Amino acid sequence: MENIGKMGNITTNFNDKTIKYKQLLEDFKSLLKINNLKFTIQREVILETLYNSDEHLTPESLHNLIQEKFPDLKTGIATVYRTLSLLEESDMVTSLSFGAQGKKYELGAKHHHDHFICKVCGTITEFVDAQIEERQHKIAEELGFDMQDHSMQIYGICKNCQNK
Amino acid sequence: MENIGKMGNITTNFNDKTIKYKQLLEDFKSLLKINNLKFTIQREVILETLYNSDEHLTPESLHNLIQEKFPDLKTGIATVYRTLSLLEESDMVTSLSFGAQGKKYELGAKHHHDHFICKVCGTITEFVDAQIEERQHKIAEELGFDMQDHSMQIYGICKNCQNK
DNA sequence: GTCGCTGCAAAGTCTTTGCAGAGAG
DNA sequence: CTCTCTGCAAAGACTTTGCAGCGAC
Repeated sequence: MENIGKMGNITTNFNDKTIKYKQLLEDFKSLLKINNLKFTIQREVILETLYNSDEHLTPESLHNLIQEKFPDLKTGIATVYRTLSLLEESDMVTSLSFGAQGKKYELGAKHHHDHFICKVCGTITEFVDAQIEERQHKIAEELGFDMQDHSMQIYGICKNCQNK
Repeated sequence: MENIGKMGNITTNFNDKTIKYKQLLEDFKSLLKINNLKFTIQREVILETLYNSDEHLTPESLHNLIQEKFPDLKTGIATVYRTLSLLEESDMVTSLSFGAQGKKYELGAKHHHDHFICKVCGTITEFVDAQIEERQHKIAEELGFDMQDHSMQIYGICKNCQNK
């Protein structure tokens, strides 16, 4: 996938992964160990597939990807759901929902960004805006809050769907 | 699991409704007439209940509210779903999700609002920041996105809890 | 009176759960 | 070995749909 680069001072399409898979995997293993859970091939495959996808995946699309890439594993959809819940509880992935369609997941640790969500086609476009980031910190400061994290979604209709 | 609506300690910086109900109702009636649809008591009650709620409502909670307030009507949940879809298609309401399961609806004509959520005590403070609003519109414009709504949450620890 | 609307219940979707065998530690 | 995990299928939760009578216009 090509890097679109910069549009104004909005950065889109990050392809540089800020977190290496190996480290992510280690984090996952630690998490499992701490909670007395087991490291299984299915869990690894789910993490890896999430990592290698640049899209926000539904449980179903993730399951399909895994079946394509690891046809011998016969990973069940139930395991995908169970693992995604586990990862979400541990803040390793975040989920977004919107419109008529279901929930979509992404690795939270990859990089920080905000989302544009098209209510028609469900496409999620990522962006980062330095001004907004900065302003958020300022607001938190003004209100005396210790800001730890944030999540922002903008809902609307994407260029493509407007033309239909 | 953000039960945003169910917490009693919400601080809000604006309580004035920017759109009068009467006007909203007229808009709704026009919409119906244009599309050869009928204005029914159920549809009015749904609009009114949405208007009078300051929360994002799920179809179920909206249905419950209506049953409480208009017990004689026996409005069916199916009608609530159907009316919400109608209103959403017509851009009179928008649906969002704060991450918990289920879709939540609110009147789109009301104001935008952002949230600061304290991870310790669960207090939710709503705020609006003109700079962020403006910046969001600019970003949407640059990306060719028809922005309809947004939702932003900042997570952290509030002043009170920091002092403990 | 016509034709859309409504409530009900049944049918779809999407997600979770129970279970018995498989497998990690 | 022990105890968790997994796939499967069944159950649950949430939405949509079909239908026959009701009601807005």
